[in-house]
Amino acid sequence: MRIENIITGAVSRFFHERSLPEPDQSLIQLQKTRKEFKGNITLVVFPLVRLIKKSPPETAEELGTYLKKLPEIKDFNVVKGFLNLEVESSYWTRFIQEYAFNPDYGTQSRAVPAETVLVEYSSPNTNKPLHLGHIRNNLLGYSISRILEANGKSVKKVNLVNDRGIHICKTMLAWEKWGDNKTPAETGVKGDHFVGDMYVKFENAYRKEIEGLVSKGVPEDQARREAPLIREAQTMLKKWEEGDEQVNALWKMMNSWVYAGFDVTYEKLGVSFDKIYYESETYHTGKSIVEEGVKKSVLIRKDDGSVWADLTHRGLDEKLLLRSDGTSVYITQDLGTAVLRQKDYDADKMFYVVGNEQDYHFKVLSLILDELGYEWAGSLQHISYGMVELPSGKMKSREGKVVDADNLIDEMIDTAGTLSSELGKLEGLTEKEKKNIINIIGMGALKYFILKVDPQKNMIFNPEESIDFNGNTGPFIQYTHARVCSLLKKSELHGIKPGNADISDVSLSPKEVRVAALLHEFPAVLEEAGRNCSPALIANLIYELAREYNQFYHDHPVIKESNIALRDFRLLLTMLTGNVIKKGMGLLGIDVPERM
RNA sequence: GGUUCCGUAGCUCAGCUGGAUAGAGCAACAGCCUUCUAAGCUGUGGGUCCCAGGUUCGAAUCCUGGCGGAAUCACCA
Repeated sequence: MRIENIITGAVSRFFHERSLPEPDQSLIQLQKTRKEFKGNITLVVFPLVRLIKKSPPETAEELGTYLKKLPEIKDFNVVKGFLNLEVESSYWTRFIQEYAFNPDYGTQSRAVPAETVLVEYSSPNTNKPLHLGHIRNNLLGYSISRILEANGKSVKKVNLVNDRGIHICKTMLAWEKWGDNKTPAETGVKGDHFVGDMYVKFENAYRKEIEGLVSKGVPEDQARREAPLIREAQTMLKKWEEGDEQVNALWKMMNSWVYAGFDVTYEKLGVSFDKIYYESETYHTGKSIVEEGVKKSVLIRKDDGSVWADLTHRGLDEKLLLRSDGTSVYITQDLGTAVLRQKDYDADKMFYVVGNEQDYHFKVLSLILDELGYEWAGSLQHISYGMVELPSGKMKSREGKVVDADNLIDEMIDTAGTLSSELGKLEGLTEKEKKNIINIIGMGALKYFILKVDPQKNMIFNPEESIDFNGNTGPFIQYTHARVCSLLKKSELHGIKPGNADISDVSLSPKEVRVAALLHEFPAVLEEAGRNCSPALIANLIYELAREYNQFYHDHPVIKESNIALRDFRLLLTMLTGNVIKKGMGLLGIDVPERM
């Protein structure tokens, strides 16, 4: 039994035996003992004093005396209303022994039948390459999927590609006008960047047209609407919706370039999907759902032909679902996608990893689904995350103020390579092995940097200062793992096989206990990370573990320890630390090398 | 203007459903490699937890009101 449960149970018994009112579970508050005090687990007695009607120190003293009778409790001390408990070394050694050889320690095996959850993430537009903001989205989506799996869910990762609309037509038009019939293959430019360049060309030319009109005295918003280029793009969009063959062929060709580019970036990021949905396919479903809603009088068609959902009785406004010309808007497609997915997977929950700029959108989306009578409308959950900002403020693609995903990835790997050779860490390895490890380190630095931040918060990325490789970073944790591996390999060379000696009697140093206690926390943190959809919780725990382990490593010999039982315990502690680092980092989508 | 989110060290961030003297990393300075990987370890300095009230034995945490920042409220996506 876990120590928390042992203590909680004993506290209840304490009250029961004295015929006092038994405390509610929420009143028995356990927390980690702060470093400056002796002990491992602290019982906060303030909430209990009312039941026992004694002062906090008296209560703590009496409880301490009682709990000390437990075989798991070695000693206690009281500081004001805090009862600090020292857990017996044997509890920790038994715990370490039980899990040291289990690489899946902490994870839940999948229940039967497992709850099926859908996680949508990535959701790119096909008119420009991915940037730093998308990286956060992809890393969060992938990691959350892994975390939910580790909590026993059956997870389906899905992507929704925004492959239609006016912005796509802009790139097509630009290519027709200024693309010289070139392809990415001919120019050697990655497909998504190639198409993104076309988008920029369009926007620049369009802006010049607007400026020209404004200088002739046309009001700006009118100029925006009437510039010849935007007119042409709109004509093209209409042709596309009508199924014009030539436009369709161009659309398919340019999208295929983009997808080839995305695939490379996804591969580098190490993310993947079980299914990809395309808005060009799902918006039909969206439209017919809306038409049905009109028939059922859940939705309103106004005189000009536009269709609306009236959400005023829900405290929101009216929301447009179809334009007066019958074309669909963004939310229409999302309605269709949701219905299709529910049909495909019959999921218990549908998560959407989408930036917090769309908080309102998702509130409206599930309300409308509810209005339309889908009983699963409540199963949609928006996993909202904050924006990535530059020191100068928000990224703005129009001003070229973006951090390109591919560039950033390459730079991180370059830096990892330079650092590795400066430190002379990878000598004696083949080029292929070196490349692999450098790749793991560079990506680890990038991924950890982003995932360690609470998803809900906006975060700032400074390209000048770039990403560290020391301190609270991915490479620091990876390094700790490499150390662990090196140690275990050496012990094997010495013919040491831990697990045979009786380690139940070894007494542990405070540092050893602290490492063990962090390992002990892992399952609960994983569970909480799943509940909150927060990879950051795991990142924080793994970092703390690596830090404590490095301190332990610094002042405790392991292989060289002459006391066999103690040596074996330290090796088992090392093994479990390695397992948890590897498992935890894996949940963040980060690989750990065996040497670096 | 309405709504939502955020505000903690010079910088980037932790701080769980209220608990002890608010913690890490970076940056700065000073130490530790003949010994299991120095991408490590140790030490020093650095704080009005935006402000003001309230609830409580106890508030960075909860409530109210300000201030500051961001997002959103489109026949954009």
